[in-house]
Amino acid sequence: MPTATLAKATHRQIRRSNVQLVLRTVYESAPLSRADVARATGLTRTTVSDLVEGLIADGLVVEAGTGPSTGGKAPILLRVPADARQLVGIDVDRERLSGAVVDLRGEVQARESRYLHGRDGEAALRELEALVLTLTAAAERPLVGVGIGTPGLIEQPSGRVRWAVGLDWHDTPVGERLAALTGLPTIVVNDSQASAMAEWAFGHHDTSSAMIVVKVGVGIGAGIVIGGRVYAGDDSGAGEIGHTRVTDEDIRCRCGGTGCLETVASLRAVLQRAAELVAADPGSRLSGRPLTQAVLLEAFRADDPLAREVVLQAAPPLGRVLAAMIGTLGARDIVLIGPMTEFGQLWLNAVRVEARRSALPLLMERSNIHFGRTGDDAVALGAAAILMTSELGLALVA
Amino acid sequence: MPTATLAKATHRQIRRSNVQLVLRTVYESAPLSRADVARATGLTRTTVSDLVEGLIADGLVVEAGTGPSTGGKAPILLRVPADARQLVGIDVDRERLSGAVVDLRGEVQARESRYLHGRDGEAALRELEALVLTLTAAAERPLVGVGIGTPGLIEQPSGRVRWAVGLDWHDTPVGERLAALTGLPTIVVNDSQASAMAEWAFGHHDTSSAMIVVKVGVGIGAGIVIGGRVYAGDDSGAGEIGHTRVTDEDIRCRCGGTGCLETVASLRAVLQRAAELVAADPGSRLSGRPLTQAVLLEAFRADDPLAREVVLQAAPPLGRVLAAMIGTLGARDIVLIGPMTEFGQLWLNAVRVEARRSALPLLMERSNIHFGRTGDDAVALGAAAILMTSELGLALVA
DNA sequence: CGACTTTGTAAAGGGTCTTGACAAAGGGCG
DNA sequence: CGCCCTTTGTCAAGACCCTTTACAAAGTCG
Repeated sequence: MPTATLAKATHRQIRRSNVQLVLRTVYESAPLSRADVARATGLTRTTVSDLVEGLIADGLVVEAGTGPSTGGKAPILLRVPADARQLVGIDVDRERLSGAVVDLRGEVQARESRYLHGRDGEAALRELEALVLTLTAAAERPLVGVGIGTPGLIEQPSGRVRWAVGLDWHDTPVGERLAALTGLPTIVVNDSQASAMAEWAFGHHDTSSAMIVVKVGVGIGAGIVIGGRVYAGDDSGAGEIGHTRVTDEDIRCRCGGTGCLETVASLRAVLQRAAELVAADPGSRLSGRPLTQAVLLEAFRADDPLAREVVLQAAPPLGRVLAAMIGTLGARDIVLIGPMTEFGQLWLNAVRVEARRSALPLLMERSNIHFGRTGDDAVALGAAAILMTSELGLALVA
Repeated sequence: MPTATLAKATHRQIRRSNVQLVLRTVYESAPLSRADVARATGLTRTTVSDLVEGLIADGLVVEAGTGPSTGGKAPILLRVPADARQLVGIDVDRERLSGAVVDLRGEVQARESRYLHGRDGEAALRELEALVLTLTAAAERPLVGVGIGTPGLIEQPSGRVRWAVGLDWHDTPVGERLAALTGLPTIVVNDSQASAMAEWAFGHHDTSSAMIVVKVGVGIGAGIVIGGRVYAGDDSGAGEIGHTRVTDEDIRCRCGGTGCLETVASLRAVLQRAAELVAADPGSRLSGRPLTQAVLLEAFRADDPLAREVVLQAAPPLGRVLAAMIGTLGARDIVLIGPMTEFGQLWLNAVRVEARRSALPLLMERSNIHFGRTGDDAVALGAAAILMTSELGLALVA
């Protein structure tokens, strides 16, 4: 029988909810007065005063001078100091663990990283623990907690990594281990989800609708943000689009299947295909040197026909899968990130064209496929943003 | 800047939330005592007594004898009478409007329908109004409201139909019109969403995870239920998968595009393709008579090679799109409904096989593609179920 | 300067859940 | 059967939190 457990409602929850509401209002619209907050939230001035008192005691809100009078007593302006709290966000990559201490506006206060040098399993987890300890020690303000973005499928809310192939983590209790180590609230999320949240929070996109963030690099994965929250799906399985079959050609994929999106649209696929063509055509300007993305990119920008063909051939399958996602989710905003985006407008246009002819025109009209606007820290920042939403009820915004 | 409006929390909301919690507990687990409810919800016996008093006054809960003692005073058992309320659910189809009065368990108490005979636009809306009036008059218990399932994109929560091509509704205020007519709470939802909700509520599937219900008939559309609620997406655009491009063949679609899923996997496509092949092969047993689904189905069941080929050719593209949906949403449960399901296990297996090799093995392992288990009233019942969730906070269950 | 407006706070009030107590109603055992 | 124990359901008092009402403080405007 269908059941959905609902918790009882209690006074404490009213209070917590309203505290969060006030905090969020001040955070998002500062500076503003208690009376402003009351008007914005519908709460009474009395209640707002009471709630603000508590927030001031916690240091999450401060009084910052007075504003101009509008015909009466001048308002006392409130704001949330960016350094009222700090958060630790970490990007777990197969090569490197990179983390940061950030403030409540996502400004990086400290940075630290460690190379894994091939270590995986327990050794990698130990390295992660060491990095977390370093960063929590580096924090100069009370910490909200620790947010980890890692590849793999993750069990929520425990933060147990069910499977992360490159790290050789199988049913590894990353969340529990780190929480026990630091005693702080800890969340572990998929790196695609963290990237998606980073775009939502810092990308200055339209945040009113569902957003799909697709990372196209060595692999291809997506994160989905709906209403400011990451949609993870059952067992964090949402967004696993890299192994959607898109072609009947018999191209083997590392997942065991054939014809996966990754085998034709990823950076790995593009480089491989380019290498094949170069081998078949010794006269190419690309001959002779090892074919890295930098080399291919240079040729692509220099109008090299082979580079052009290879890169632009990789675009349509991606466009088609994006169209399927738009149809499935009814989303408006698609954000592309990852190394492949370096191929720029030409590649993007090829993706767009195929997407446009691959979905219901009525849906595509209002859709937007464009590049992301966050940088290298995206995963760490996104993990911190997710943590902030879950702990403080604040949607971290730039 | 990202904002997500949150309402203030107040005493009334606590009350409403807890009333719903108690009602739901009794509804789902009846018969049980006030003390049982207290244990199940975490509320105190005192509070439960108080809340139950109100529910009894409303007729939503009744005392039904006493249960066995477990060493103390015998408990007074509570339950929700199925006929405490009734709901009107209506299936708006291009051919026919069919509606029903159902009780709180989804049992049909009265049925009524009207053929449209080609009427559309305002005339169709008038017919719908007449049907709603007939059904509300037929109700013998207090009505919760009216739920409408209709094709088209629908604006929420107004219930304005932005576009329903077969009915020639453009920006038609169906919800407002019916609400004004009856004075009852009224919801208008997409028919795919209603079907999906019906499967969730009455299909006896696993309801713990996300469920995707795909209707394959003349057209192809999907509804998504997550956590007992329909996910509509921006502008109800979620589940519009019929016009996802799946083939490079230049098959024109009524949507204006080419190679849409509908052009190869729908019932319309199958019949058309069969007709073409029959025309090219006058010796076929299918020659001579008009090619309806019934005719094709008979041939298919009789192992006719042409029928087999045509039907089974239509399966793989659907399987591939299902795989893309599973990857996007991380869903476990896919339910297939609609006329094409009459082609049975052979067709289903062909769909499954292609889906399996078209998504990440790890995702497909736990996925389940199977047939729906609801009947002709699915849309009307589903619309009623959605209404019940939104009005009473009850997840209608069989 | 005085009337009016706006802000922020204080005291009283009201709704809702919880605590503590108890009567009612049953079983178990001498 | 009678007593004690358990369980149920209810009542009264209390605690929590928002709202109402009132008011002092601090500003503008004429």
